[in-house]
Amino acid sequence: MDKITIDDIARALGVSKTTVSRALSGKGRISDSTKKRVMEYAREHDYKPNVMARGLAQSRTYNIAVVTPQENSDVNLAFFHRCLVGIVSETEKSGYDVLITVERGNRIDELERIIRNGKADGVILTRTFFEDKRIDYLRQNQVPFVVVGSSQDSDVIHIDNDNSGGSRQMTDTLLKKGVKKPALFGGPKEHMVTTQRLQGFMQAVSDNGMEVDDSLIFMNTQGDDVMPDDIDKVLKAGADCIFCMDDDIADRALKICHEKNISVPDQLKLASFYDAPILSRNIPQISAVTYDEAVLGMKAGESLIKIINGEAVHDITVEKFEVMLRGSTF
Amino acid sequence: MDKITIDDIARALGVSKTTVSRALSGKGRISDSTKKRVMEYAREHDYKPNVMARGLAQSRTYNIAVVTPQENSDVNLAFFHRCLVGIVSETEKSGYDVLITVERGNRIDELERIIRNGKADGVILTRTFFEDKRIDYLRQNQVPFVVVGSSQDSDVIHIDNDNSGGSRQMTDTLLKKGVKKPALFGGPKEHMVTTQRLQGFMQAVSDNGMEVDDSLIFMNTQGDDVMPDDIDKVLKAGADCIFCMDDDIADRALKICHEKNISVPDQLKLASFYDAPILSRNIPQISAVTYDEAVLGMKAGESLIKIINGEAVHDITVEKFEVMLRGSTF
DNA sequence: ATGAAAGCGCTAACAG
DNA sequence: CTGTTAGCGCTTTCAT
Repeated sequence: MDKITIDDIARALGVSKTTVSRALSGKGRISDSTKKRVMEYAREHDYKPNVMARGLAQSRTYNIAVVTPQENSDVNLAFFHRCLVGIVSETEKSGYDVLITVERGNRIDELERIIRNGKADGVILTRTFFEDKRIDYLRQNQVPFVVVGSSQDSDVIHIDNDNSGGSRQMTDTLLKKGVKKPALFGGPKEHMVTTQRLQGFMQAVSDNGMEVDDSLIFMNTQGDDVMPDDIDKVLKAGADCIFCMDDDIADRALKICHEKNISVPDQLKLASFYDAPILSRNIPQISAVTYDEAVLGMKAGESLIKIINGEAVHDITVEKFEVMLRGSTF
Repeated sequence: MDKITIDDIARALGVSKTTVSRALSGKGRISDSTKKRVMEYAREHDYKPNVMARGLAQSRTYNIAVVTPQENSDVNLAFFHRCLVGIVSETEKSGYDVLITVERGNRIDELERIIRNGKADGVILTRTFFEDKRIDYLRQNQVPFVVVGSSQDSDVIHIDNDNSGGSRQMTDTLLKKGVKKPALFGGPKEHMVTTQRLQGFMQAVSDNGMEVDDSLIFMNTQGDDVMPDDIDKVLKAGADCIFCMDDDIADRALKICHEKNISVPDQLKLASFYDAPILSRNIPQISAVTYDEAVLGMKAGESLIKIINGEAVHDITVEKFEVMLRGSTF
């Protein structure tokens, strides 16, 4: 495990460092023969470039930074972790490693340290605040970055799930399977996802030639105290299915139904626009739209590296989701 | 945001690079006056050292690598994330950043890349395999590392929760609160934690002048199919409380009790030796021992940096836990 | 197509 | 106590 350097190779092969460097990096013209020789020698002797040296020379770190929230719900954790796995697997292909930093509120300290210290070439943000200081900072300092998920900022690169598409398809599927009068339990109005999921829902309803009863649309239900009352209203109005915007809302709705002795799915069906392990652990299991966050992470990593390399990129909506029909909607 | 270098400072102050370097690093003797001047100038001009350059010069990266499992249960995710937060907050104090890599089975590829590429000065492992190749690799290559949690390997540095202490105290508390005949639902026998929790349980029982009925101790209950039968046996034997070794087991036990219409805690109390959000979401909420994994992470980070700096360290058991008594044991 | 030489920014002997 | 001088290992003009 004696570290062999570019110089060793040069000497061993009787060429110059420059030649070796060129052969290895593929930049500049060299004869195929010497290139082959170099490559082979490098492989045989298991040559690994010294990242620090390369970094110093090209002022690159071959690291990207990913910011994770400090406090996190189970759902977000799972989301983040799957994303991370995608990011790592994609970026390591290009020789990049992932530096993790913990966000502490809407502040830029951690990020600033990493950037100013030159420890990363780009940043992936996985959750953004309303007026995100980090975005401002990154933009001002021309640091390459992408955002996973949606945010208000329109002129940053977003990599997101097809939230409206998934919600639309879930809604559509259930309407076609016989749901006559749907209700909707929504999330935080200020979140983009909420808007997107609402859109998808509305779209599906109108696609099926139906109309939505406004009184059956409840927003900001995450953590409110009135869900039990809302469910009563829903039933009284004759609705037969509640679409919940996320797993947490769906989980709570099911618990309340249990308490009220409302039979799911017989009296009322229940579906979630976002899946999570708790949903399939319930009795009955709750139908939900499943997204593949690893893909999200991969795309994010790919885009970021392109930006770092000066290529142009644009927003990506990952059109990969699956409508999982389970016991709660049979 | 023009990067200012050590050279700029030197020139501006009419001293040599070396002097500046010394003033900044605190190594070597310099007059307090020049040191002050340098420090002040550096602060005023917001000087940040170039990590690549420093790294190249001292062959240090000021990064540590943390390995996260690719597949992960909710529990492990939460554990890992809280640990990570601790690690980051501790190591950044010493100017270290955290590189994350994803483990894919008992392989060393990812780790090897990072180490061979010289991208990290040390490693924190958060889950170990039975005969862990990564441990072998790290040891062979003399890479500083610590393990969070317990493993079979005895001659590596472990940073772990006080699993036996927590279990002992939970058991003791409940015995003192009136539990007459405890049962135990254990986890995987090959895990160190299982042994440790068992020890704690046994200890508390004997501390209270009681004896354990062997027929009330069930091991390897994680994911078996016979838990319903076991619960019947427990009740028939007249036990009044089941101690579950982890959250998953406890959660399942509660669900089975529901199905069997066994009232918790009236007919049977239920407690877990390891806490997780699902436990307090249940009805009734399940009593459990809560550990502070952030502290675990902090200690791990601290120890690792000591090792990197050539200091001697030893295993640490973090004696911080809390017995959370909830509805399931009232 | 290849080589020589000059850095990238910092640290670390070795002198003074 | 401070400055001089070499590097660390790699990339990159600029020659040849």
